[in-house]
Amino acid sequence: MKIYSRKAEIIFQASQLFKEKGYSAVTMRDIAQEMGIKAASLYNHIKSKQEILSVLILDLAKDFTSGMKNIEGMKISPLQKIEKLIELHIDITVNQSEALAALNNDWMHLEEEDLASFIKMRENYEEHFRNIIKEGISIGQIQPRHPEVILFSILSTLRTLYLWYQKRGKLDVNLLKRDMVAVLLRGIV
Amino acid sequence: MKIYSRKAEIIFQASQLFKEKGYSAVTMRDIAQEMGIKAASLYNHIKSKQEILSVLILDLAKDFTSGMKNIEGMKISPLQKIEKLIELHIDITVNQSEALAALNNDWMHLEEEDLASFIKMRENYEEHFRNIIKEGISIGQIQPRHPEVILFSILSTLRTLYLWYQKRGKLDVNLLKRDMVAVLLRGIV
DNA sequence: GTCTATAGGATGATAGAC
DNA sequence: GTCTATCATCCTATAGAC
Repeated sequence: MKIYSRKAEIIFQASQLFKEKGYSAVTMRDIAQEMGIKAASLYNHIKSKQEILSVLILDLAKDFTSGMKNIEGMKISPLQKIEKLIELHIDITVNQSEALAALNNDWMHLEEEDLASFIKMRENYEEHFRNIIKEGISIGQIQPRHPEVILFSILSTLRTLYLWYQKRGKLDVNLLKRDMVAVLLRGIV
Repeated sequence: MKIYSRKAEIIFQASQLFKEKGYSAVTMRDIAQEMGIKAASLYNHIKSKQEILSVLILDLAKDFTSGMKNIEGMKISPLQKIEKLIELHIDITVNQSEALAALNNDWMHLEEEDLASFIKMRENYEEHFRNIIKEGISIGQIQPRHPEVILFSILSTLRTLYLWYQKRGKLDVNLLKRDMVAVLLRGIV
């Protein structure tokens, strides 16, 4: 990834550390060391440690929100929408796995309006996903299981994909999409 | 849950806080406040903050290890073993969701031998799970997809079940087992 | 844009009284 | 078994020199 500003570089380095140890266990000194400067110098580019977390999580949450809006507007079946959503998650995992780790594990360390804003976006995302599943069930395209179990099962796999993709990084993305869609939608039996 | 010693009570209260904010963000003063005592008093019962994390994670890891060993010894098909494993995870989620959160999110904060011991147990568990999947594929009981994708898909759902079960806690455990097995094994289509 | 110096407070843990 | 007092260290962040 090309980094255009010193601020972006700091946020990128911080995200790598957050992914490894979590937001609370990473200090400004850790981040500074990764940048090759002193901790105090970071504050010429960012306002606070909190700001790093905010940018990482909220920017990514907006990507998911706009991705969902985009897919919902398509003239395709519920099942095809779910396929598109799986692909959306895989693309984001491949390109932004560090930010994804922060979004998954450190969102509770956001403060005030940022926290409220994130929770709202997440609830909204899940609500739209749930509705697509329900519609699929109602037209007989999806098995009549508890919609919540289906939603959770798919989302939990997609949300933690970043943990796994780094280890098996060699796997081709298109192959991954195909097999992941197959396993999540058609099962393994 | 009945708590038999002051030490166990401390570990239990700590686990609740770790689940909410993560190990690094929880202070000894936080734990003490939950117990209604001062931080210094905790040290009459435990050696260190690290000890709490060790007990939580390693005890639970041993439960998974012995559960796997137990299931592997059964004279049933690979698919039936996977069903048993899903049920094992659900039972542990229902009874020990706080320790499960620590195991999932804070294992990297273990130190020295504890960390090495945990990683070894986790690798061993995954290896056994992977072999069951491979055996199922080889006898044609499981679809011939990438075993790693199947393993990851099932495990990621089961590992994060604790995040979801608390919200939908009213759901009957046996109903959950039935629907979860169906969704994970037979898919949704 | 980076540095040194430091403020101001939190942190894990210990010592010793009760 | 709990307390108060405290240590030594670490933390985020600021001020001001270069």
